[in-house]
Amino acid sequence: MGRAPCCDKANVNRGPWFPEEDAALKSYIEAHGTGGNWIALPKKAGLRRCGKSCRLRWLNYLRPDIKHGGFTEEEDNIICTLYGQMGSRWSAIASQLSGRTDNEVKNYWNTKLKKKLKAGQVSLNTTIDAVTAATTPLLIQTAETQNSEFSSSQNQSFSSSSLSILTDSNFGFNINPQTISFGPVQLYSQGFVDISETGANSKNSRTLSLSREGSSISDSSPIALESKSLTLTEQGSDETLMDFDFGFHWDFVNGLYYQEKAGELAPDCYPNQLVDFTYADIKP
DNA sequence: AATATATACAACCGCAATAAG
DNA sequence: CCTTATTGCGGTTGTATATAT
Repeated sequence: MGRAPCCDKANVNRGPWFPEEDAALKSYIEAHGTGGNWIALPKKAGLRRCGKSCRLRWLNYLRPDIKHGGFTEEEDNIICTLYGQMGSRWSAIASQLSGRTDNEVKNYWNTKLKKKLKAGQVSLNTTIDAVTAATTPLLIQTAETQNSEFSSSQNQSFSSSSLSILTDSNFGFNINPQTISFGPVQLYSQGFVDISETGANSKNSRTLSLSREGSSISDSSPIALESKSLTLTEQGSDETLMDFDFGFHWDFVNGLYYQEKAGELAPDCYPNQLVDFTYADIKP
């Protein structure tokens, strides 16, 4: 017993849209609107397409005023910053960019922007400013020091009272008991690793560790990655966490962004420890 | 030139949220 | 309320094109 199909797959076109189909959908919607019912629309418009397919085609491609390609530096920065704040909520991110669809932002992030970040081609000044502005101490407390691994323009120091929460945000961060630093790309030149490319993913529970040199991964503590979770299981020195590709859901301007099961979030969060994010699910 | 591999992105799928009855 | 239909979303896949071998 599977799920009931949303349409009759046998009598419906699939795959790329033909120009005639585009024209039919566009002219129908321009003349009659969507009628508030996508499922019924293809029949009325004389299209042999699934309603969902029509909706997607209209929203992502045919709808007026949508842009394609040519992301600006400013858009890059907005996407990176918002991803840092809310993770992969593509629809919410896209809503902050005029003329961009969630699908396009998602594709752009996955295929290009992530790489640009790693190559240091995207400025994250906005994000770093946001970190500096954090006022609510949340999960990590740390002494205020600077991390010499970062260029002077991006060095930041945090007092425990000014530090909010880390976000992984796909650009990496560095933790040790004394310092905490954000920086997108410098870490890569230090020989740190990108865990997202080791095969860890959000579906398979993995236990990983970083060597003291922070340059290799093996299958033991102290860092455990589980489904959308991150636990630093051992207090130690110079643990470096990078790019888990999970997009932790924290807003480091306002502290905890939102949290569905507050009671389950790390009741015993001590200095130098990251908490288990497993239950820190989000709600708008 | 032929084949393999990588990239880009449109489109699909199924789940969850929401609306309608 | 409960049930069912529809919509919206994000992860993933499929395919055309570009690039490498």
